Amino acid sequence: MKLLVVDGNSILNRAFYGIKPLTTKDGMFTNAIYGFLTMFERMKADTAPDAVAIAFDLKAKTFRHEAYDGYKANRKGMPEELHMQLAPLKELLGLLGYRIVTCEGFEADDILGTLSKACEASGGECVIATGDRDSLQLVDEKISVRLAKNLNGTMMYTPEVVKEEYGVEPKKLIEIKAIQGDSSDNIPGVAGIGPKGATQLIQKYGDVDYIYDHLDELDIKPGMRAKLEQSKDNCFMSRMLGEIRLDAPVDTDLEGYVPKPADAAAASRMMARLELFSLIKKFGLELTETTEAKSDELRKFKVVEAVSEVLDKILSENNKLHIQISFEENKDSGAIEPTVAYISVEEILYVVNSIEEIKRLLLSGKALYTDSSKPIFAYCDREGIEVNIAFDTSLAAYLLNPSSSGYELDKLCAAYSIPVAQTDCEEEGMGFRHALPALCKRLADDISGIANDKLLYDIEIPLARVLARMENLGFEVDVDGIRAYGEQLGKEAEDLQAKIYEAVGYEFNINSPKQLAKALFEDLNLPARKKTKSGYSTNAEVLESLIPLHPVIPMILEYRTVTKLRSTYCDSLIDKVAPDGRIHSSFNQTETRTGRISSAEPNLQNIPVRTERGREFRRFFRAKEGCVLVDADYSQIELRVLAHIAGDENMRQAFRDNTDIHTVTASEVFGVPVSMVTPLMRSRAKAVNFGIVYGIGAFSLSKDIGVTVREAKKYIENYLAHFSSIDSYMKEVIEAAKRDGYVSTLEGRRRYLPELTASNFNTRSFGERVARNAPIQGTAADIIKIAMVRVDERLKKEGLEARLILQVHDELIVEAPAYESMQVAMLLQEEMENAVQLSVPLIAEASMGETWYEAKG
DNA sequence: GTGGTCACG
DNA sequence: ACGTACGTGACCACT
Repeated sequence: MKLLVVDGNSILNRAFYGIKPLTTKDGMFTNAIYGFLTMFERMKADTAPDAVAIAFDLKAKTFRHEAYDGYKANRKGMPEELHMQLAPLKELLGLLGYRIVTCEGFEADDILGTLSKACEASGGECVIATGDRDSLQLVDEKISVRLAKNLNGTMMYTPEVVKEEYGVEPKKLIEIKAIQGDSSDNIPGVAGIGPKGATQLIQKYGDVDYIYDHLDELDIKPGMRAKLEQSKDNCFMSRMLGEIRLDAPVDTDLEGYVPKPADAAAASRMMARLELFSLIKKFGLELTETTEAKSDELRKFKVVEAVSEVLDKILSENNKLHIQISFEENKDSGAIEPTVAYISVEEILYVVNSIEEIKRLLLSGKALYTDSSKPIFAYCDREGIEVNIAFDTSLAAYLLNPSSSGYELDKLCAAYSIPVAQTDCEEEGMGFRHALPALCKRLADDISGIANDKLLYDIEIPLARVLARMENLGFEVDVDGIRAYGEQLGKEAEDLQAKIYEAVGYEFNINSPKQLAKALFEDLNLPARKKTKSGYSTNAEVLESLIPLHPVIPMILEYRTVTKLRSTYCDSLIDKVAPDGRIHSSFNQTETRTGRISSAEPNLQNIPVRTERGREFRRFFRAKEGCVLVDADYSQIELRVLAHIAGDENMRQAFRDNTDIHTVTASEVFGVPVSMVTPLMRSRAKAVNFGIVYGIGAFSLSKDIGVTVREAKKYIENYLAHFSSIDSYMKEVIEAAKRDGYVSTLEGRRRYLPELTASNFNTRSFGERVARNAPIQGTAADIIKIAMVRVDERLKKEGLEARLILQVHDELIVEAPAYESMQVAMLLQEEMENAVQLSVPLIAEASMGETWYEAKG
C-alpha cells in the first residue's frame, strides 16, 4: 500500500503566496485553491498512491501551545483572502473523493508523522507532500518527503538526500532544531548558537541528551559551553516543540484513505462557480451541468433539424433570434464559411445544417442575439450581407468583467448560473446552446444594471463589425522587401556573432540568457547587477551599465536588437502573408483589462518605430496600387483625458493654449520659465508625465531618467503641487475604488480591483496603481473606439472607397484611393477630435504616404 | 508550459 | 520594511 499524506496548510500557503492573485468576478480569491489543486494533482501523478490523506491544522490550540505560551506567537493569522479559500477547498477535496484529517490538540505535522509511521508499520510506503522542511525528520527508508518549491517543482527527500544536505540523518534534525531553534515558530533553541554550530555539535555528539549528560567532559569551547548551560531548559523544550508526534489520535486504518469515486458533477459545478475552468480539465471532469436544477427545471428540450419549411415558420413567428453559428474553413476555396447554426426557441433547439439556409437567416434582417458576433460580421462583410446583430454575450460579459479568462458560452452559463437543460441528443454542449436566450436576458439586465448600455450597443457591438472588416481587409506588405531586409539583418547577426565569440573566447548560444550570464559574469568576471528567479539578469538595462567595462557588451546589445528584429518581424511576418499579398491580423475585443483592443497573429500593434533600424519595417507596409495610407494619431490623449477627469485647471489651460505639455511640465517641475527649459529637462518632465499616468513611484522614476531617488521625489512633489487637482484626484480615485470595488472610465467601462483588499503590500500597491491608470487608459480606449465606429460610418455615408485597416491604441490607419486622400484625412481628424467632448480639446494629426513609414508624421 | 527579454502604445 | 510604473504579444531557451 502506497500512501500519500499531504500537509494541507503548508501546501495551501505555498500556493497562496506563490501564485499571483486570482479572483472570481465577485472578488472571491481563488489562487490558493487553484495552486493547491494543481500541486496536488501533480504530486498524485508523480507518486501514484493507493491511498491519500490530506492533513489540516485546526485553529484551536495544540499541546505545544499548552506547553509554551510563546509557541508560534509571532505568527500572524491567516490573511482573510486566504482564509476565505479554506472551506471551499476542503469541500472540493471531499467532492473529489479525498479524505481530510484533522485532530484536536495536534498539528498537521503530527498527523503526517502518525500516518506515515502507521503506513510503514503495516509494511507500506509513504510519501509526504509538504511545503516546509519540518517534516524532513520523518524521512526514512520507507518514508520520503516531496518538498514543494513552487507550482511545478518538487524536491524529493530520501534519507540519503537529507544526509547530503544537512550532514546528519533525518532523525537528528530534531536535535539540531532543539539547539538552533526556529524563529518562524518562535522556538528559542540555545541562544547564540545557529545552524552551523548546532549541526557540528550533533554531528560530533549525536543528540542533546548526550551533550547535557556529559557537558563537563566534552571538548567544547568555553563560550559555547556557557551558552548551552544557560539555555538548557529552552533546549529541551525546543526539542519537545520541534519533535513531530507519532501518536496523534487519528484513524490509522489505511484502507479508509483509499479515494472514493469523485462526485464529478458536483465537483465540476463547484470549480465552475470558482471560475477555475482549467482545473475541470486537469481533473478529468466535464463541464456538463452548471447548476443544481430542480427536477421540473431539468425538463428536456428537443433538438430539431430546421429544414426549409421549419425555417419559414421560425422566421414568420419571431422578430428576434437567439442564434449561434459555427464556422469552418472550406478546404477547396480556403474561405471561412458557416457550417451549422443553432436557433433556440422555447423548448426547441433548431439545427440548421445548410449554408444557404444560414444565409437566409442572416439576410432576414431579424435581430440576432449571439454568443460571438465578429465571425458573423466578417462572413457577412465578405458576402455583402447587412446583418442585424442585437446582442453578443461575449462582449456583454467582457464589459461586466474585463478581467475574466474567457467568454465562451459554457463558461458564461457557469459563471452566471444559467440552468442548462438536458437533451437525449448525442452531441455535447447542446445544453449550453439551448441556454443562450436565458444567458442573453441575464447579461442584458446586468449591463443595464451598471449603465453600460451605450458601451455595449453603441460602441462594442458596432465596433465588432468594424474590426471584422479590418481583419478581412488586412494590410498589404512588400514580402520581397521584408525578405531582403531579413537577409541583411541575418548577415549582420552572423558578423556580430563571430565578433562576440572572438571577444569572449569561445562559442556559445548568445540567445540563451543562462549561457550568456555564464560568459559575462563567470568567465569575463563582469559584475552582475541584478538577479532573476533563475539566475543573473542580462537585460538591456544591465548590459548598458556594463558598456564601459568590456568591448563585447555593445556587440551583444546590437546582436540582441538585430536578432529580435529578424526573428519577430521578418520570418514570422512573411509567414502570415495571405495569398492576397496582405496580412490579416486578428483584433481581439475581449482581451485587455482596460478596454483596449489587442492584435495578434501577427501583432501589428508592436511594429518597431523607436529606432531607425526597426522603423525600416514600416516601409514594407504599404497601400495597394492607386491608394495611399492616411494615418492619424491623437496627440497626448492620455494626459488630456487626465486633465479632463481630474479637473485640473492648470493642465486644462496648458492644453487649451495648445502648448507643449512636456515643456510646461518641465517649467513647473524645475522651476524655470518655459523659455529656459532645456531638452534634457523636457525629456525628464516627459518621463514624469508618463509616470503620473502609470501610478508613479520615485524609485522607478529615478531609475527611468537616471537621477537620484531624492531628486525624483522632488520632481513628483513639484508636479503635484502645481497640478494640485491631479494630486487630489489620484487620492480620490483610490478611495472610491476601495469603496466600490471598481474604477470606471468616462463611458462607464468598469475594472474590478480585488487587489485593493489584499493584505500583501505589493499586491495592494499594484491595485492602487491600476486604480490610477485604468480610468485614463480605458477612457482613451473608449474614445478611439467611438472614433472608429464613426469613421467607418462616415466613410460609408460619403460613399468613399477608403477603409480603416489598423488601430494602434491612439492611431488609426486608413487605406484610401489617392483621389480621396484629402477628404479622408479631414474626415479622420474631425471624427477623432469630436468623438467625445472633453473640457480640453482633443487633437488628432493626420498625414499620408505610400507606406506606413512615410504616412506616420 | 514558464520565464526572460523586448517590440509597441 | 516592503519592492518598485500601466497595458499588450512574440520569440527563444529550457524544463
